[in-house]
Amino acid sequence: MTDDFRQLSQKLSPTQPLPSRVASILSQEISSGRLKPGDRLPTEHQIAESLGISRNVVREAISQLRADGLVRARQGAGAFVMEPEERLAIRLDPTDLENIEGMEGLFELRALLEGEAARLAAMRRTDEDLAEISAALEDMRGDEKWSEGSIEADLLFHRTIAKATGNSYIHTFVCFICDQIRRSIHMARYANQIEQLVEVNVGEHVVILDALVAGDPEAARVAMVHHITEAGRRIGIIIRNEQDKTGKGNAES
Amino acid sequence: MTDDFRQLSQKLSPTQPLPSRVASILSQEISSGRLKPGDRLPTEHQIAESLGISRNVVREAISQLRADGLVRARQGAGAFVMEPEERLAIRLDPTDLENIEGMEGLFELRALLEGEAARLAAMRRTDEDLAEISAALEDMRGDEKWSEGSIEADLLFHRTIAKATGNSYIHTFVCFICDQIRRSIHMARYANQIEQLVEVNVGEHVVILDALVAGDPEAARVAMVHHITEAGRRIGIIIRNEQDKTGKGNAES
DNA sequence: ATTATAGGGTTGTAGGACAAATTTGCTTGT
DNA sequence: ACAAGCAAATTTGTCCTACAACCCTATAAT
Repeated sequence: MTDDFRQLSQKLSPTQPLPSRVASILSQEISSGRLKPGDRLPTEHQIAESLGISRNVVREAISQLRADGLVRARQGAGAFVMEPEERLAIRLDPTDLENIEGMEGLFELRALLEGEAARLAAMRRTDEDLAEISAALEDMRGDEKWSEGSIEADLLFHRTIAKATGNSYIHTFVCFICDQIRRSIHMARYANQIEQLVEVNVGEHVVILDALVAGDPEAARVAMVHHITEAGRRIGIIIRNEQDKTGKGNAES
Repeated sequence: MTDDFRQLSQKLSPTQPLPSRVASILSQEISSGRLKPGDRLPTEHQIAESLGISRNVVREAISQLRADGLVRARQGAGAFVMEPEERLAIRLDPTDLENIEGMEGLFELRALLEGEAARLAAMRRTDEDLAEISAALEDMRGDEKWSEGSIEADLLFHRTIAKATGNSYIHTFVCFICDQIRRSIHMARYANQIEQLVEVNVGEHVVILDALVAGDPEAARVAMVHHITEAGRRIGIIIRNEQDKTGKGNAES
């Protein structure tokens, strides 16, 4: 066990704070199955000694795992791995988004979710929602070129549609996914090809807004899926066979 | 500030560990807007003194916030609230799921996500996937009545379909939502009416499996949405106008 | 004016001490 | 011999002090 710990502790960049590294080590011990649900973790003293750190750091690490519902600590007894269905946080590994497959998967999920969100929004949007959405669209074309403010307005457009569904969970999830994608785009080298395609981008948003105004759920969904698919294609991401399912094409025959 | 802290600290059940309570306090300070992105948190010493606790507890609390990407601590400078798009964890408030509206919202999201997941799974499922899915279905009808094992098999059925999409993000999200719903059902008083409806439930699953075997995406999606809608209705949850969108009905006129 | 330097303040880590709770094993009474 | 209860050891929870590493600012030197 201590050997495993030492191996893992070197695979993490030393720039990260120590408690986070320890939390990653323990987290991997759990997700890899070396520590199964119900098992007891080594005592804080053992972990501290085995890693050559203070118990304080170990406690901060375990505190993170506890917050995620990964382990449950009982005073006097120890810390125990919880059942998978007890987890109460969802956390994405940033390294998964650095390769192209990860981004493709996230874009596909985004198309699904936001497409359905647009469909619901078309049915339930209030007038205030429409006002907010078109305001975001104005900010988008108002700001010049592809400035920072333009991107922010773009995101606001999508977030507001998700909010217009009236379902706070959909709103939360859409916000989360958008943020992940935005972060990846920012720090990756994606942000080079995208420059003067703003007109196309704005045009796709207009189609979505029109469908929302008209209250046409299916048109809104199709427009949103199309927009996200195209937006992904512009930065080199292809979403595999995301065929529209309006009844035109069948899977078999 | 200290007054706010003291108020909040009493609204949380004293049974929870102290660091988690402090984390909730700080988290609410942020989400409520009293602490805006870019703001610096009070120093650990100030927080500790203001709450009458040790700096150690404060550090564990901040450690949790840091893990969620809510704040970023810089040695020597302080802890700063991060921008919303930097958040790297999504966490649901368990109290939101105790009322009926929260469950309805979550069921709606579940229907959207799993419906689309079933559609993708119908196109991409391998033979192994089908084997796993039907195995779960066998376990479901094999176990008697509505036992614990039967519920577990039911969940496995849904998880495996999500996995068959080949998209790990969809799998992760579906697993997370299913776990939330399961937990709510377990600890709530929902688990009384559901008893001898197993046959109906199994029947709905069979329809889904058939569509997956046939490779019919739209049929799989409709079957999944129908199943989740009915499953919700059985425990008293109605998903508002989740009309099927196969082209039969339009929103306006 | 610009650069160096010194100082105070803040977070990061270490280590010790004790309280609270659980587990285990032993003792003791019947 | 058996059971109940008690005591000790173990483990987490909290507090405390101390120092290192680092940031920021103000002061001083060039």
